[in-house]
Amino acid sequence: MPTSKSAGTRKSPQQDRSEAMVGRIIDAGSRVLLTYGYAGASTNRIAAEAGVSPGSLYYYFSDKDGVVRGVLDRFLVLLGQALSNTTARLEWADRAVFLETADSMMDVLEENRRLLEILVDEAPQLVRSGSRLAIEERLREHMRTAFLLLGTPLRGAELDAACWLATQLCLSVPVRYILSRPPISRETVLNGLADQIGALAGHGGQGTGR
Amino acid sequence: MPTSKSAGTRKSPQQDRSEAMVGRIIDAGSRVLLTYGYAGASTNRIAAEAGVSPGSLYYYFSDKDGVVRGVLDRFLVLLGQALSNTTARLEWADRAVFLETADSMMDVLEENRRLLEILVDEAPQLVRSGSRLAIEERLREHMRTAFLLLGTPLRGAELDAACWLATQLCLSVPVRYILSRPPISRETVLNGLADQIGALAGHGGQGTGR
Amino acid sequence: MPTSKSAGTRKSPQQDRSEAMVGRIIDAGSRVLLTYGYAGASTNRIAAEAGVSPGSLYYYFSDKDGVVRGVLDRFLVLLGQALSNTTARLEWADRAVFLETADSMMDVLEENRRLLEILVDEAPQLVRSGSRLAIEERLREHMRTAFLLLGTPLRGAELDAACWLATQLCLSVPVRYILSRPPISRETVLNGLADQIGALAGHGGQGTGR
Amino acid sequence: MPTSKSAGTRKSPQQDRSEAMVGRIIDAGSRVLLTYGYAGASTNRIAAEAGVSPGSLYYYFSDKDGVVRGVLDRFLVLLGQALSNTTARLEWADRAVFLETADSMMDVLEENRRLLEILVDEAPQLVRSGSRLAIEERLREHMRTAFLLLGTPLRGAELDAACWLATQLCLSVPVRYILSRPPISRETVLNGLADQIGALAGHGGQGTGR
DNA sequence: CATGAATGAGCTTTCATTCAT
DNA sequence: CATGAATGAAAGCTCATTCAT
Repeated sequence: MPTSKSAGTRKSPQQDRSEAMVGRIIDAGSRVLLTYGYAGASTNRIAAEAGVSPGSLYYYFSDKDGVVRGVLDRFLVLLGQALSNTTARLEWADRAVFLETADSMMDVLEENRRLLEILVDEAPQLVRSGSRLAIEERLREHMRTAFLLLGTPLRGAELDAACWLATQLCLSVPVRYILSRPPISRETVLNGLADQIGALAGHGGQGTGR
Repeated sequence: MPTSKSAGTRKSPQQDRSEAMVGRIIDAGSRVLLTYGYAGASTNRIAAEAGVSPGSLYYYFSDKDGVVRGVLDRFLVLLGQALSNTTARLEWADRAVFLETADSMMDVLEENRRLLEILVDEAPQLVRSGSRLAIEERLREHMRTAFLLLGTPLRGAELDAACWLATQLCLSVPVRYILSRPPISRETVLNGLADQIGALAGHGGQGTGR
Repeated sequence: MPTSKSAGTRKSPQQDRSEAMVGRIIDAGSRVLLTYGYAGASTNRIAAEAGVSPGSLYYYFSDKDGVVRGVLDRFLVLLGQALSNTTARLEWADRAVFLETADSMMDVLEENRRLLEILVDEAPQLVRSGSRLAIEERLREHMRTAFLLLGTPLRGAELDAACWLATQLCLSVPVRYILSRPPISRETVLNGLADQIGALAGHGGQGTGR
Repeated sequence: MPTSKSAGTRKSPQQDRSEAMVGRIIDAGSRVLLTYGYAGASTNRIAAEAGVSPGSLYYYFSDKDGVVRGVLDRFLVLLGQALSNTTARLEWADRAVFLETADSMMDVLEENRRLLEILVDEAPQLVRSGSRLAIEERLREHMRTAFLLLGTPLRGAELDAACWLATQLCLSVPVRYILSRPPISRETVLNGLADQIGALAGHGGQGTGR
């Protein structure tokens, strides 16, 4: 099963050429977004940048936002990999592992800072797309596992709430940190984040929380 | 201090008629945004809805986003009032006061949920506007005062970091909560938020933190 | 009350300039239709021919077909005038008057033969538009009056049917005659038409019918 | 004589498979026309509906209108059959036979009303196609025979004119009747038509004319 | 101040058609 | 024969903005 692209892609590429085309268009989309911003990223511009006809663009993508979603998805895949690189989710309960994971997520964000800025600031309705929700979901599962391993006393709705909060934290704070560049060291922020999550898990928390 | 309109308004309204015009246009802008979304909110449409000519609209606002910023600003004023209603910032150190304040902020967000959604999701580059930054700044000052009153051991950069984090929390989490409507009670979220801030202030946190 | 254009016109021209614009665009529309046919009559082409911006065209007409309808309407007005030029409808019962009227309608059709061909053959969904139906209606009223004057024995549904048939005849046959140019003299066709109508009115028919 | 396809078909189907392909495409064309109208009937859509590649479509048909002409032709064949079902053309002079024939033509039109509407209203330049002219020609021959049998006194140009008129009547009126659904019974219209034709043949007409 | 006609660049999208495989 | 990816010209239409009145 080929990597299934989220909605917006018309053909699941059946041939190598097709996959290459999709790749070229997404590449071009990235470049055009970076250069001209979301509003300036016209389909003709993207097609031209990809060295492809407008018709071809529409052969592979349902519409303009389909392409942008393609760009976003590829970016989210990188983020997802940063999540997966630590051996297994259970190890999240270990503060060091959490810090390392969060740090590599920050790396990904930082490396794509300008793109992130454009996607978040100029095309945010897309940022809520399926892939993004999938990552959020995955992150929440990590959280739940970690919380339980940490021996959290929370249960049921309270545990849900804590996981939801922790997930929002882990998604919002790093993005905001990268985008607004406050005069604070990344280390400090990450430690604060770990503390926060520990606190959410319950005072007795060791591991991430302490 | 006269109601200072933020960037986007061409003249400070010196005459009643002007103020009335600005008000009508912003009203119309709100309605059009709610009805047609950001993309569908053309200046012509807004002008028509306001019963005003496009030319007049451009007399009072520098450009389309000027109007949208006007709508946003008026909304932020409401939020700011929710912040101010508790007598003084120092009282924030009191958990009950914090909860009450945060609750009334949530009320404001909830009452304008659809508008919030449109502004955040479809016109986000504006959300970084001056007024938004002003609120963020104000919130951070509240935080610093509260932290000190709570006897936080943090100082200097560490204090800055904690305040920044806490501010991001207080801004992101409620908005996300209102917009994504997770199956969690508002009370639980607010309590979690208070706990978080307490944790940020330092282990010994009492007041908000407990 | 200004000449109310049928659906498709956006503004009932309130100023002389506006009326002039509408006229220029319809003129240009006619010319472009004649030159390029319906399919080739792009809005940009029409606007350019009118020496006007595309935006202006859309300021006065709701869409492309609005312009074509404008062209059609102006043509139908000519046809309608041919109908009205005979003093009054009652005189239709006189065969000579009928022949003269039908002849002048044929003149109008012949003078605009190419335009007629394009409208009928390439944009017929428009030809069914309101103005066309209005003419049909008017023609049917003429018919009814003439039939009664001719002392037709028909009544009720039968009279309706005869009028409908006669109207279809008077509309289809001349148009078909002009467009397909059969090797038959116009006089012969008109006489046949008159005979037909006489026959429809009933055997006893004098006047138009004999 | 093999079923001769009119212009639009590239090869006369020599093999079953070819004939099947042509049939499938025309079927699909009908369905797509009915569903999306002429403007919405793109070749890609028709090919997809037929389960065939666009390339194949162009192998069997010269262009888009070739397919539509195919649809039209198949429809005209049905009409032609309605004409032929009465044993021989000479019998047309018999009013009952004429009425029966016209009635079955009306049936065919009614059964395909929506398709007729689309073909006549949206793709009319095609209605002048060869097959249509062929039917018209055939009908005129029927008329001439019938007129002579009816003992018409007309000769030469006058006879031609009467036949032409009668043919236009028989083609326009039923189509208009079906499409505009006037509140008149079909029987009344058919009788009127027969009367008309009788009148055209000359007062002495018996048979159809009485 | 207020108007509203006029602009025109530029956008997204379609679709008949072709041709290498 | 059949495919389907690729094309690219062009179409209809919008809309922020201006300026003569």
